[in-house]
Amino acid sequence: MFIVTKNEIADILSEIGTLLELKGENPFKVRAYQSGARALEGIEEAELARLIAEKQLESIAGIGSALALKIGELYTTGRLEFYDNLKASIAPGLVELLQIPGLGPKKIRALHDKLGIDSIAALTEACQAGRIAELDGFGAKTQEKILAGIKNREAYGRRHLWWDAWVVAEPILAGLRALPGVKRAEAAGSLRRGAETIGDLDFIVASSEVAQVVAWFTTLPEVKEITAQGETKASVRFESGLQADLRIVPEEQFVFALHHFTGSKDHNVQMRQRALARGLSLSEWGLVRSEGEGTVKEKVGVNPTLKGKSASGQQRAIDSEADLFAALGLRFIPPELREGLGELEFAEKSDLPRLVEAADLCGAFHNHTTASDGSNTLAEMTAAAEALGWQYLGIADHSKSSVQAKGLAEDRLLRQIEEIHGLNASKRFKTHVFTGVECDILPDGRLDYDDATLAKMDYIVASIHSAFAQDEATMTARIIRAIENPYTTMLGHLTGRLLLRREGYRVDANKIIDAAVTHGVMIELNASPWRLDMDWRLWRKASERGVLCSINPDAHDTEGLGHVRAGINSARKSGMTRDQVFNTRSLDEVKKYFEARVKPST
DNA sequence: GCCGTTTTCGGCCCGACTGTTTTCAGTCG
Repeated sequence: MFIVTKNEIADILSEIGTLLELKGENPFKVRAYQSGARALEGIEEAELARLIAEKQLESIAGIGSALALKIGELYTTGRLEFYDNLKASIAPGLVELLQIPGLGPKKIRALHDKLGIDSIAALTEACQAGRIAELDGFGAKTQEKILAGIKNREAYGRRHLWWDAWVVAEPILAGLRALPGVKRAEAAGSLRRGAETIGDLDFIVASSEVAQVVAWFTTLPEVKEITAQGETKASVRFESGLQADLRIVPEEQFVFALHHFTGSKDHNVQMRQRALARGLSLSEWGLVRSEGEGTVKEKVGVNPTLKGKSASGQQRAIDSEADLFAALGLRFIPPELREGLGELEFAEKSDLPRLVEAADLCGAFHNHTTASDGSNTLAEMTAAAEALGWQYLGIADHSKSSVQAKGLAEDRLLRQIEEIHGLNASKRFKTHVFTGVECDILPDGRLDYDDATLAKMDYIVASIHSAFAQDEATMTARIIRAIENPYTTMLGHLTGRLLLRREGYRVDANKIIDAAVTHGVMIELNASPWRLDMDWRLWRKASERGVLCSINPDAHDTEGLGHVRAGINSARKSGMTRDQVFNTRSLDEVKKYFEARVKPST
């Protein structure tokens, strides 16, 4: 029996790191706990059990004897004395103070030791009484900043959907590129990595006209506040609370800065370690030789003025990220894969697979019309799909049980099928329309129509829209029953999560992936920017096991079809290739697939 | 606390910016 799960142990290790930081412990010890937590997250639950049983925990990079003992204690007893004692020694309110911008462990400790502050409430009071400004190392500005930080904590701490951030970032990027003197400009950070949510925007610009670029950036109409402005960088905050950082570098440093600020942090740590192992040192400034003490650092293919000066003379100039990776013996790693999840090992051994691209998509299957809760008609949706160059469009309106979404009863569904057949026959559009339905999975796992009705459709997307509160075992069994239904073509949004708004319902994803493999049912990657469900972290294993992915926009209007772009991000993060995505197939291939599948032998 | 084909001790990424200082500490990324 599991007393404590792997993720719970990882969370505790990470929390220990934070607590040690607040105690003023050695920062490297702090980092050791945090990287130990990440290392644990990267292994399987069963693998952890085996390693503990065989006392092999220390074989994991980042886990040494001390962490192995603590993990073992947590796993077998469910408790950790060290953690309990540590927690008891620190005022619980101090942790939340870390969320306030400008407050780090040192300042928090000073506030606690000198003024007894142990909560945001106490800190607010002290600021208002003017007591913070009087402290050594603090001043009026700090006090003001803390108060503003507390007031705006909600908005400042908020993350943003990738899509929302992209809509803001894209025109800024275009504007930066159009400025005179700007040689190159890119958005970096989690936006470039295609993460499902974004903390803030990062722009990297190669230019010698620093002042002009900074002036343009800080006077954008949507800027509410300039939070920093210096020789090489500026930070602003928009009305929405979204923050954007701009960094301006000389052209020869652009690649290094872009790579550095694209991250992720874990990826960068691994890249630096790899550089060090090769006698090089990598930073946002360049790749330099580090041949031990006493030697003069020598630039490696960075600065044109130093080119050819290297002792070996074999270094090439680095002016693309591909060159940078090559200098460390790696193939180019697409930004989406840079999460520190083994991509370096992969890029060292073999060609990384060509990841799926938006241009590979020939259509999509989960789309709504005015027949249920969409806001565009069948013809309007088809015209939009044609404008995207899609060979086909799948219409999947809601089924009858989704009353709130005007779900289609059998007669309306049959009329819609007729309408679609008529539209196809009319040759009005080049895009072929498939007849589908987003069929509710009822609380007991049955589908929302009888077999005779289901048999009339080209395909079925089976989704959960009710009884979200079922426990994990019930929910998992319910979904598996739907997967076992021979009419089910693909499973819709696995967890029903709404990013930043609602947690998904609890399911055992591994069991569902198993069932999908067994029954040859596809799983949807719902590309709606606030869903991105099934999560990319689960997709790598699912794809390896042969589960076909359908990247579905879940469009409720013509613009929603474009959301496949967000789904492509997640697919690429999981390492998905074109072959693993169903809707990269041609119209003929899809027709054949449906014909072979849609009529179960009776 | 982790790690090691130069190391079992002494490293561990480090520079920009801010606000406090009057030469620098703390935070941030």
